[in-house]
Amino acid sequence: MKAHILVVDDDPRITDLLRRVLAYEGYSVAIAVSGNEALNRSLERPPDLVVLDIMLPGLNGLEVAQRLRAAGDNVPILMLTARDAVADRVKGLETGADDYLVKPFAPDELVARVKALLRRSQEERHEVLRYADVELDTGTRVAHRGTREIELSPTEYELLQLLMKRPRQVLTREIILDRVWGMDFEGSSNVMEVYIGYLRNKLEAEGEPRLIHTVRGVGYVFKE
Amino acid sequence: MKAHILVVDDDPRITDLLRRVLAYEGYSVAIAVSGNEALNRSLERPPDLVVLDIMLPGLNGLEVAQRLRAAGDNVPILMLTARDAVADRVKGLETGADDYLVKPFAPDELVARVKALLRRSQEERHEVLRYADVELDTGTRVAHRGTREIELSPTEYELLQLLMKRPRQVLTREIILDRVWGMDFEGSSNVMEVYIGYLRNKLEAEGEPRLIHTVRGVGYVFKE
DNA sequence: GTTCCGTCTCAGGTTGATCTCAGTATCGCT
DNA sequence: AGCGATACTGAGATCAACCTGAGACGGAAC
Repeated sequence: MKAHILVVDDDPRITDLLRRVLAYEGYSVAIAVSGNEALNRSLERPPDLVVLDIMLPGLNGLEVAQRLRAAGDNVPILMLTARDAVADRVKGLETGADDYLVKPFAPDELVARVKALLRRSQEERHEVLRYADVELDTGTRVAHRGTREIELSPTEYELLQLLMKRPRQVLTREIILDRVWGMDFEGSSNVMEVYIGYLRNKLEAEGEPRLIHTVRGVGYVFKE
Repeated sequence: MKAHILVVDDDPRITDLLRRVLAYEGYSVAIAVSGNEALNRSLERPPDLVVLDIMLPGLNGLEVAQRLRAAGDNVPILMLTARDAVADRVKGLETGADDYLVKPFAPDELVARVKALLRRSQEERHEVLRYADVELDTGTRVAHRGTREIELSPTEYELLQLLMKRPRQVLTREIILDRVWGMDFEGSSNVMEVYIGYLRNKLEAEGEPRLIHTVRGVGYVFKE
């Protein structure tokens, strides 16, 4: 649903500004203040885009970009560079950044670039999630169980994608509600249960074994 | 065959610099010092890329870009903007520029961007898109369904081309609005729906099966 | 000027996704 | 086994998304 953006900078003025601006645009935002923290957060919750300052304590921005790419991550990266550090910009683009912005920048411009990058990556990044005999193609948004094709509504798709991105791992109800419905509290609704039901119906329509398992009092897991 | 680049700027220092640098890289270079001259030269010899200053006597850069796009020309445009004219940059990207560079810039950087843009656009030219019993010739801009010839207005063409370039893949409304109409927000217009309707009418005029499918809440797909 | 064409807006109708609710089933515990 | 808490299910109401036809508007061609 809403894209997740990781902002990496050690200047609190920048991170505060970006958190506000990006949250206002409807993105969910994570902050890291060092290169190492950035890599960790990126593992915890893989972002859809990274805003990365070049000047960082410890591991610098170029190195972070390199590590991400080396690990096979092709998340779009927007680099922030100091004014006049032209050589850096060029190097940044070569190292795997997808765009850069010169500090100081106008929030409007950052937002425009972020949107453009997300659009581009959304177009190019069609991956196929697989587990057991289930496939989910993020390009066509169609699922398969064995050879059977399964059409999904937007919400069903979001939910299945979330579960399949972390197979064998239990996702709590709080996390699911937040990621799929953007609710940050557990209110008195049972939408999630209803949609789990929809997915189970579709995935087990021909009597196949259950893949979405309930973990009572906690959440759900996708596993055999 | 070396690419032809049109440089539009009224500052002789800039045009001289660019002529030298680009010629050194093996491009053929034309110069225009006003918006009107740019449009004329563009007719005389259609360039493979335009480097366009925003501040121009007479017709300004944004207007030139708009005219080119309105005439159906999708030549890549690299905008030059004065430092700090942030609003212009944003507007530039919205108006149909493909990239921009802030003055003053390093020649190396300009060359890098020019190369990137040319590479991108080269992948996109003169071909015949085919899917199922539909053909779209990007040279003549005419479509066929089976043996029936279908004429398309400029907007219809853009839309169909976008869909046919990625058959079976779901294109989000956001992406479509951006690529075809240059809107970077989802406003309260339903042009896109109207044009989807036009295309469907033309493609299914003789009762053929539907190829443009709606993906509710997401966008559209071109598939059987 | 008139006509034509392409584009876009608007309003009304239709469909399909989403959510709520109430009743039922299941689980884990004593 | 029996109980309370938790999860599932089916049916239907609600609401947003989408489609369509008619027409306004502007620019280009005649």
